[in-house]
Amino acid sequence: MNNIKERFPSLSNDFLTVLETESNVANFSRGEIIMQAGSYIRNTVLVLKGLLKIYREDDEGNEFFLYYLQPGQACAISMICASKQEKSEITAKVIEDTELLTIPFGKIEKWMQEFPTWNQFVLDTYRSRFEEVLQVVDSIAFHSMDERLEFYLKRHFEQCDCMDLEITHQTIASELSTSREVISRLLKKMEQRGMIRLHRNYIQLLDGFITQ
Amino acid sequence: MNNIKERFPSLSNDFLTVLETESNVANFSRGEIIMQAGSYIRNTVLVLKGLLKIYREDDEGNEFFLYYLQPGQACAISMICASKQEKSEITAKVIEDTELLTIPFGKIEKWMQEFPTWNQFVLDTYRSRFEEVLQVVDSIAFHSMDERLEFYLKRHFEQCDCMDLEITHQTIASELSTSREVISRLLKKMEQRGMIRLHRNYIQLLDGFITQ
DNA sequence: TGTTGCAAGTGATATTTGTCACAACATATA
DNA sequence: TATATGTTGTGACAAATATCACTTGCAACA
Repeated sequence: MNNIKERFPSLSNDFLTVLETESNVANFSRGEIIMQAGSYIRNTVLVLKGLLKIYREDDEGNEFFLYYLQPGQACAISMICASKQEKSEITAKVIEDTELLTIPFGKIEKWMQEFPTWNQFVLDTYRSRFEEVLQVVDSIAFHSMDERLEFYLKRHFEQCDCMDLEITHQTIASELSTSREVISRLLKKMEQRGMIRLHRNYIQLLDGFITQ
Repeated sequence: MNNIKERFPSLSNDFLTVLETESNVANFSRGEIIMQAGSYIRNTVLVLKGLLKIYREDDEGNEFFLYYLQPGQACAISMICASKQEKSEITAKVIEDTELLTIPFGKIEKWMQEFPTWNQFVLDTYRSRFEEVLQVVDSIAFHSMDERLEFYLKRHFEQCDCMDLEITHQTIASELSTSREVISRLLKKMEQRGMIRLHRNYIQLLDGFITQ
């Protein structure tokens, strides 16, 4: 409960009491998949601890990266799907061991009418994710792969707030929906420009990478 | 007022009374631009009559098509921008002479707490547009230009619910963020496959175009 | 130490998409 | 009818991206 309050400071005390009794805590470890594209979503999740990555998935199982989900955040898409009782077309992967609060279908709407702070939280969630997805649209609609790769790396480095990003070229390639060779070559160019240094299984951020 | 009620049947009568007194009606004719990327949005719009197209715009003025806005619908992105008092990065163009209801900034949230039907309407707007934008992401992330073009045409023919689509290759090209020549060639191929017939300034839908 | 399994580097080549130049055609208007 | 303007068709070529085949290198571990 203290944990919940800490992570979601905008929510009122009376709502937190209700939330605590009517939601469940679930734990997942690195590598697990929480929502699988194609399955029905019956719950919405709030993140208490850890880190998730949200993907859009197509019929062939390709996974296109949309955004990170951090503690204190909720998955907008799972809210939408849950409210419509529709099949999910997204996948959520656990990046760091994660503790989730799962909210059963139907509660979201009911609580919105009863608790203004929850109402505001849901709206903010929709809004911020909508904006983030629009930025993703910008990146694919208006930019070529080298710029998209920079945008991708920027988001990842910002997220981990560190100088080393543990990821393979193959993973980057599938999350940007291109091939490994293309990513390897573009990364090589970035290394030559002094933006990053390449290693096995991780990429090191150099000062040359202007994050503005 | 009768018009409003007709177009937005889900909204309660008491809310419609408030809406009528506190919003303004505005008329626009074909070709006009209602929201320009880069300018601040102070109003949210509900569509009473006509037809709008919503675009995402980049710094160079390229316009990437996101979705249509019909009578009975509201612009989700303008709601988001208005609520954050942020610059818009979208453009709205009038396709058919349009009558809009403009709602001043600040009212949206206030009314959400007072009127459940309005609350529901705003949520539904966010949800359906979010989903539509995710489909757009799918189309650019997972598909090549010929498939994207089919998806684009499908949406346009569904919208007008007719067999003739009045549009130039150049317009299609910029709305898909590619070049006119590419579109002309792909359209030619679709014509050869018996899906469409090409004319000056319009494209004719044939039965070969399976809209499923 | 040697083997194995990934990850990454790289050349060659195919395909897709973008760009340029210009011709052909339709439509409106003088 | 002649002219101007915008739309479409098309060849040639450039650039970006995709695919294939193979090498190199790193790291775990038998």
